[in-house]
Amino acid sequence: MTATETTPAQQPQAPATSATAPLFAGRALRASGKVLPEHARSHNRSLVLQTLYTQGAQSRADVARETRLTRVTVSDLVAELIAEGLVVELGQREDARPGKPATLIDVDRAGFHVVALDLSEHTRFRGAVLDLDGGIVARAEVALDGATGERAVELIVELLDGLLALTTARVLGIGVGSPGVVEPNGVVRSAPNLGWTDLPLQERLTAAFHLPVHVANDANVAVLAEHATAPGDLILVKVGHGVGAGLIVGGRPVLGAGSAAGEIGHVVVGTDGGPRCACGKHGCLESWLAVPRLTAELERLGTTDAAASAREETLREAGRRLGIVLAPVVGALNLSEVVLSGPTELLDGPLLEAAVETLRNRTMAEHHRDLRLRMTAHGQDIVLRGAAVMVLSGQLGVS
Amino acid sequence: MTATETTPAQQPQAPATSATAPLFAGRALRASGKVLPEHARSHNRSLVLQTLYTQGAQSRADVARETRLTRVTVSDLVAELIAEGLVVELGQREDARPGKPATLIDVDRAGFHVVALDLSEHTRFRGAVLDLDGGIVARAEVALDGATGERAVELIVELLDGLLALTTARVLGIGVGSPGVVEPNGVVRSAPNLGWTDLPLQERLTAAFHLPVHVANDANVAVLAEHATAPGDLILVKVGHGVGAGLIVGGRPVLGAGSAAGEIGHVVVGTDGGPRCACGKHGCLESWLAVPRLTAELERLGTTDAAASAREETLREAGRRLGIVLAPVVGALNLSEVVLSGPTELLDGPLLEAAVETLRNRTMAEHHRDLRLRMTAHGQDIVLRGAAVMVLSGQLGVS
DNA sequence: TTTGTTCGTAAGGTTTACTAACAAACGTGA
DNA sequence: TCACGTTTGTTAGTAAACCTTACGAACAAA
Repeated sequence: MTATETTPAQQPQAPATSATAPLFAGRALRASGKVLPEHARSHNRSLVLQTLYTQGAQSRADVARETRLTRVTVSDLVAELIAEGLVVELGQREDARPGKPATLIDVDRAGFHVVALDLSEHTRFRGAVLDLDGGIVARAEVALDGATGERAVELIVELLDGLLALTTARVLGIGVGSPGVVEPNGVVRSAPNLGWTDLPLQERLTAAFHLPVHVANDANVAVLAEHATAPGDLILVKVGHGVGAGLIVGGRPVLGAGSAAGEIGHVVVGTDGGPRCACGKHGCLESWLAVPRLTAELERLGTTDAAASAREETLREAGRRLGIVLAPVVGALNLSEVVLSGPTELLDGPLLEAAVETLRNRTMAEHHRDLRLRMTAHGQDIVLRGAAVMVLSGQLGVS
Repeated sequence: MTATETTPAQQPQAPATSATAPLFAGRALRASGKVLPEHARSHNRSLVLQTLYTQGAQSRADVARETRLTRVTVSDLVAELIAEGLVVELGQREDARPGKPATLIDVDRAGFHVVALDLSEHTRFRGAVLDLDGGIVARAEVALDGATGERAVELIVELLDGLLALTTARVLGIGVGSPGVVEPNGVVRSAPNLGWTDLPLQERLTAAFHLPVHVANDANVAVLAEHATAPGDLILVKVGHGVGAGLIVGGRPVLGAGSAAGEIGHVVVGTDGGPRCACGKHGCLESWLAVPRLTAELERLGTTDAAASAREETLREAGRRLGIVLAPVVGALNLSEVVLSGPTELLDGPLLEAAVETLRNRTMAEHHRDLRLRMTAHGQDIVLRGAAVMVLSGQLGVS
């Protein structure tokens, strides 16, 4: 031990300290409550459902192999699920194999509908009936006409009445993507555009329709749709009248200490000022990137060929600003995927290209080789799809 | 339904789409493997240990009330823990209460030591023996003298030999905070300063000492210490020769897609250039904030009274740059706590003040009313403490 | 001394998922 | 054609886990 200097007791400048009380008194070791065998069963029940849902029709033995549960246990769980009507038998497997022919089972995909609402647009509330695979069965919408407060809630109830009338199967639940800050219990703490403050929307709708209701912020809902089709940590940036984001970190949605995660619209970009924002600050992300600002700017420049490069530069600049704000987030969380949602004609082109370039130039390339920045594949329906995922996850998945 | 427009089938521009394959085929519903009753028991076992650890000596009945398990179950679990030597009986409770006097039990705090290493300094490896409460029992260190690669590993082994000789109780495990990118399995993928690439440090040390070994990035380890004393989501920024960060989101450490979460040292700050960084870019956070750069700048300005305001401005500017980088992260994650670790004489003063101010000016105040930015209370020992937490959590906690 | 309280343990029951064994149903090959 | 192997799904029994119920021990207060 030539190079080692041990200082067991005597060391003047850095004495050995002894804590009197437990130093790590916080939640270093996370206590998440007791677990009973019945909780284990409900977990395994969900596991079977998930396997069927994601992998499609298959035999009990297939599920057993996939989940590593035994055939006996799977049979038992499936019997329970069939009794509840969540799973159905589809008859015998067609293909010719040795051994007893398998009885195919699957989630009763035709037996359930989900109702989803997107409250994030400024002029209307959109809604849809979806099947369990995320396919949109029917749509409905209602014009806002400036309605706020209680009148807006009434419109939601009317819209849901109409949608529920369009369902042709049992309704698994109602999912709502709302603007503003929404607490985990479905209370809209603050949605300025709708004039809502501490509105218990989930409770209200549950009381009105006697169905499971899930309410969350629109961007936080949208990221669920994206995560459902592309697993892995990601941030979804939703560009509309405002700019919001939803994050999945460690496989879980991020809510934040004040349920305000993803509220990046009013983060200031760069150190060179910028347009004045409605919030009073200069150079907020929204003041660069929000749709009204971009369309107004493009309109100002005109549609002539001569102004084409100026229009493109406007979009590139917005993209650069987005990249500047995202760089610290992508770096700190080591995200592998950034997804944009909003008007394709504005976002998908120079704006997206500039954002990628900026993001790469401002982070350490070595750590983000496989970083992808792309448009969502869900288009305008991303919030509706995400709301459906939220209901599916809440009603069928591991809570 | 006056204002509601339902469009069940006919809607030209936005037809009802029907997904052919399960749309949500990803991991929307997270499948985390089957759960057996024995897993439930090990969970409850940890729950009892956690309760004892955080709340101190108490009776079995106290633990039962706290955990909501029955006295019978707690007795059973405690018997198992006593047999394993993790828990000890301390005799009867002193105070006078009606009923049968309680037998106090507690984690065997005097019976275990943890060995921790901090490899993040440039000139030396530091190590310590800690008791279960995080108190430092003994210290040791070894000078690096420019050692890299295999020689650096040898120094670690020598240091651990010395530390293990100083332990006077059973050793629960070894925790190591290493610079660079460390994968979850304890492989150091890249640590340029030490010349390490894909070094299986955890495996090497386990083989050498036959003890549980946990290895993680130094900043990611440090944030564990902070989280242990202050629950809630937080980011810890560690300022030293470089700048790194560790994050706790949703109560869990963030690792990132490439295990490189927290690597914010080379994120570019602002839109006005900045000092040239070793990585080639201009205006990286490190080029503003790293200790060598700050001390060099302060030295250049001199120690005269006349230069006092210039020195302060240097620190304020560094603080502002930190605030600029943190604003999008704090906004996106809605963090309530930012903690700084590093030389107090540099960080705790104008730098920290400027960072708070900048952070507040660049985010939406409404969402961050209770945002706190402060120095760590762990001082220089934060990585050692965090490494101990990592071992405690891994060996005693819910995995 | 009596009464009520609290602690820890013992006994028995329920739930859970496991292993072992088996019948049914099918292809394969002699 | 028929024995054989394979696969499926079920039945029966076992081990583990936590529960409820009950009880003796030990104490304070009346």
